[in-house]
Amino acid sequence: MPEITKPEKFYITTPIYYVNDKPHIGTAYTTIAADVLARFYRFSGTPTFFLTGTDEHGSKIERAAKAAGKTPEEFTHEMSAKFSFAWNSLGIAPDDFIRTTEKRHERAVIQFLELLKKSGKVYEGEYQGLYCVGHEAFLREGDLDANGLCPDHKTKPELLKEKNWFFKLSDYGQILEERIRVGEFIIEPESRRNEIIAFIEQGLEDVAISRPNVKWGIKVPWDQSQTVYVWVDALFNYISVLGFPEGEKYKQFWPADVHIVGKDITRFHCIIWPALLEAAGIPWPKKVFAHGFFTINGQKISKSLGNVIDPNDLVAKYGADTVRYFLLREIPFGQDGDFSLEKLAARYEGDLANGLGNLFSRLTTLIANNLDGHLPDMVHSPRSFDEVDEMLQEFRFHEALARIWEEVAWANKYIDETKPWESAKKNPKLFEEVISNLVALLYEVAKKLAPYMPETAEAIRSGLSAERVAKAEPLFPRLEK
RNA sequence: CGCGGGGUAGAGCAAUGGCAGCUCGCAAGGCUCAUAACCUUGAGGUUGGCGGUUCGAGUCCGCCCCCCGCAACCA
Repeated sequence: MPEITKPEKFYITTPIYYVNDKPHIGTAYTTIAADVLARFYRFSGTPTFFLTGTDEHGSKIERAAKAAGKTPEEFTHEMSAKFSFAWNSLGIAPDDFIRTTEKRHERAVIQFLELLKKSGKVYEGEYQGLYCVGHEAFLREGDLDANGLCPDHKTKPELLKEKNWFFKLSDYGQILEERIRVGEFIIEPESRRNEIIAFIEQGLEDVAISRPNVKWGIKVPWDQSQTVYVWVDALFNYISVLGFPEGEKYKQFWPADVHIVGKDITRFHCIIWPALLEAAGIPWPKKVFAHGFFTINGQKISKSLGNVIDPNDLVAKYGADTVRYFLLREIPFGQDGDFSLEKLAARYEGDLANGLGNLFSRLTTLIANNLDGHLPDMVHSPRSFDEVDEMLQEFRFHEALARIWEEVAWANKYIDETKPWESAKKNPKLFEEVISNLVALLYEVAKKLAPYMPETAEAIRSGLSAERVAKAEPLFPRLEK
């Protein structure tokens, strides 16, 4: 039997989501995966802390609030609530939800910055770049059109110098590479790890950690004219939520066992974040896992293409468990994939309605019609598939789900071969044996499925543990097209 | 010479150098417990191209073609 790793605690995070946009299918994906892991560890008895939240500072938010005719406070409050709502309707149950505008966060960030300052790795410098007034932001040369103009505003950007506080990231290349290579700091999948190592080997440049012209942010404690750059502010959420530096939770749960991130933000999490922690004398997270991105019908997700999918719409039609199942079954975590409503419908009909749902109906009807709803004696599951636990712990969700569905197929075949509708009359003893095996298998399936599809697992368990088992309502009813 | 991922049946994917498989779809048959569901069988392949290594290449090497991301202050 595969060995299940049982850590003494498990701390897992998602990125905190920038509230200039509402939740979409991509952010849901990350958060669902984290929830599945958290449910698994919680269920296995490991003290677990699962964190998500929202990132609410920065000039983009200031602008978005203004455009919506709201104060930043009102705006971020409303947007943040949309994330909580979406996660709740997807069956996602974090242990805490951090907002970077909360006092507990701001206090901790300030203490962290003071530690950084003391490290001697922070200095005052000048950033020089091409500033677009329309964007209120610096552009890179590659962003400009053929005439050297801002592609959005068709204006010529000004060469502007700006005072910033800088962090000496350039001092940390060696220790980063070393810890990554010896496996003290784990980056998965391997392709991302290789990218990060290659990037470090090019040589790291110092990075600005403050902005002079952004009002909506946390003030740099030693320089009230500047606010903390949003990504420093944001990264520290993983620790501020635990009550850094004195909180009980901080002592119990830090360092994080895994930060789950999208592949776009691996550099922040694999280079800047550990370097900042090192400077402040704080332990590094143990692992960063970068999942892939998916396209919608083969196209990049983008607002201008109008192909953004709201997870709430999917939940309304298919239910939370289906969305959770589909995203983790369809796309190998860590790789890129494609999302489409057609694929979702195919999985719903094939795997869920025709597969698991129909199997459950077959079984409950047999019990209700032939045993008056009373289960025969319990037996051990005729099939063992504990390897799915290992797959889950290694983020191989799609393999684990495929493995569980092998058992669904096995059970359907077992019913066809043993013909319980015949033995019910001719050979009650054989009938009871077949039913016992199927019940035990379904319990095992429900147990393994619980982290992924909590409602479905519960429906199977409660359906089979009723005083008198009745013909079940379809778990996944056929839908109008 | 920027970096990375990919090209295998109609679609989507899998194969430590050893008989090229899986799911969906399609065709035929079986079953009647079940949500028109389930089970069995079958058809369908020049593994992007050319060359090389090898007893043997989807897999290793070289060149080429095509698709998709990313390219540090983007959460």
